[in-house]
This record gives sequence, structure tokens and C-alpha cells, in this order.
Amino acid sequence: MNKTGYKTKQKQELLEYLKSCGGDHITANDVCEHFKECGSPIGLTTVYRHLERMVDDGVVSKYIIDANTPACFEYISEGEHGKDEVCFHCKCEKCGKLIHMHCDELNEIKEHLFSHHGFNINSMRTVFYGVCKDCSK
Amino acid sequence: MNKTGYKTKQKQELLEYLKSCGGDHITANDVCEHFKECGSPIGLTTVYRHLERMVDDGVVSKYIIDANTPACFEYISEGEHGKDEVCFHCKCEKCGKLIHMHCDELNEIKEHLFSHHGFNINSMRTVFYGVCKDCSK
DNA sequence: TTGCGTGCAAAGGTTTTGCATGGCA
DNA sequence: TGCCATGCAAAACCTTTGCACGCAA
Repeated sequence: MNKTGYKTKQKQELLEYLKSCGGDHITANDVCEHFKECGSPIGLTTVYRHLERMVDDGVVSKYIIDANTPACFEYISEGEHGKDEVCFHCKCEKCGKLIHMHCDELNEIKEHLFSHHGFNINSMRTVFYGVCKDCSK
Repeated sequence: MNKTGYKTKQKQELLEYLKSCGGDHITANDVCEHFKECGSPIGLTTVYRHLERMVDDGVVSKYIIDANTPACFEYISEGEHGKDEVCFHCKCEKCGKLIHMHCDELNEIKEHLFSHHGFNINSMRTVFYGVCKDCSK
């Protein structure tokens, strides 16, 4: 959790924009395009660097859909930063919908993986891929 | 499930090799290197094309670890073709190790997600990120 | 003033495509 | 013979790196 660093215009604008996107998943390129249209462009490199840091800081989640699909990013709402409470994400492979899932049962998975397998899961980065309710009809 | 196509030398050798690798995860490049060393090289393009088809046919699983890491492939043993794969994967964020996990408890996750959340998880594509036993010491 | 932040250009690496040749049926 | 398979080279693509310049503290 390294949240140090200078407070730059780009950094603030980027964070603001991510927040405004709510639960939407957007790519680095989307971000870049947005600021280009806004008239205050931010370099793609800078976008990538900030997003990477934010992911490390647990402020943003990163989702990799496929090798030839750009990675998606999503701002994590205030109350959930760095908390122990597990929030898993489910990504629908068909419609692309991203589902936030709070569930005690899923918390047990975390517990089980740790106590029985010694694996300390990072729920911030882990995404369950599959087909959602609506799409499996 | 389109298993038609000509029976070529490359196709047969590739399938044979994949089977011989058991549960190991190998990349398209690994496959290519193997055949180069064997003295009967297969073009990387051909490897990709066959692997892609095999994934579509449900004979091979494809795992995407990260955007900048080559995709891993794994032959699915005879009895499990077309079945819902029950093997989850854990990726250590520190050492990069990929751990195969066969576990009944994890199967229950799949069941739970489906019955309580209507989400049909694709365990072939889902990877748990976190820190492994050795690295958390 | 110090050292991080920025962004262009270029590199890096995986996967796909174009196209001419070769092989199966 | 007809059509698919093969594989080289090149393209396409996302992401990272090098480097010089700019800006926060």
C-alpha cells in the first residue's frame, strides 16, 4: 500500500473520472480517449502507470478478460478499500457484465484456502469468470 | 464441437505431445520448442491454430494468467472431456507459481454460485490470485 | 534544488493474418 | 482434382521502457 507520490493534475483528474464511472469497467484506452475529448489529454503511458499503482494500492481493480482484449479497470467504492470483508467479482463471458458479490459462503472459501492450502487469496484481484443468470437462460 | 479436418502429421504429433504432458501447463512456444528439439519442427502458427481448435472442441483448456504472460494450455484427460472441469488454479503474485487445486470444497463454490447466485462459473478460465504458502512465510 | 511525474517514440512479446506452397482425401 | 493444412513473413495489438523535459514539494 504505497499511496505516496506527488499530487499532480493528471492524477487527480484520473481518479475523479474513475469514480464518476461507478461500477463500469473501462480500458486504459477509454480513459485516454475521454481526456482527449475533454480537451485535457493525458498520455496513455501515464494512464497505465497510474492505473497500475492504483491496483497495487487496492483502489482500483483490474480485470483481464482475454489475451487479445485490453484489460479493464474499475474504481472500488470508498467503503471497501483494503477491508477484510471479501467482495468477489463475477464477470459474465457473454454479456460482459461485472457482478459484485458479497457472500458469507465466499468468505469461507478464503478461509478454507488459507487454512487448508496455505494460499492467501487476493479477492481484490480475483475474478470469477462464467455465465450469468440472464445469459444462461 | 467441430472435430472434422484432415489427419495430418502435425496434428497427431501435437495431440500426442499434449497428452504426454499430463497436467502440466505449457505455452504455444513451449510446444514449438519441443518439436524443434525433436527434429520435426512445427510452425508456431500451426500450433496456435490447432490449440485454438482444440479449445473450441473442449479437448484442451486455456488459461490466461496475465496480459503480458503467454496463455497456458493443458490437455484434458479422456474421462473429463466436455465435463465441467473441477480443477481450479491459484497464481502466486510473488513467485509467479501456478498451483493446480483439486478440492471438494472448491467444488462446492461452483455449486453455491450456481444455485444461490445463478452464476455458472467457468473454472477453466478462473484463476485465484494471492500469495502461496512458501511466499507468505 | 531534488527527484518524481509526464509523454513521446520505440521496444517487447504474444497472437493473428496474408499468401504461396504442400499434402490429404 | 479440390480443398484444407502448413509455415514464413509481416501485421496487429496491448503494454512496457528509455529518455528528455516539466513540475511538485
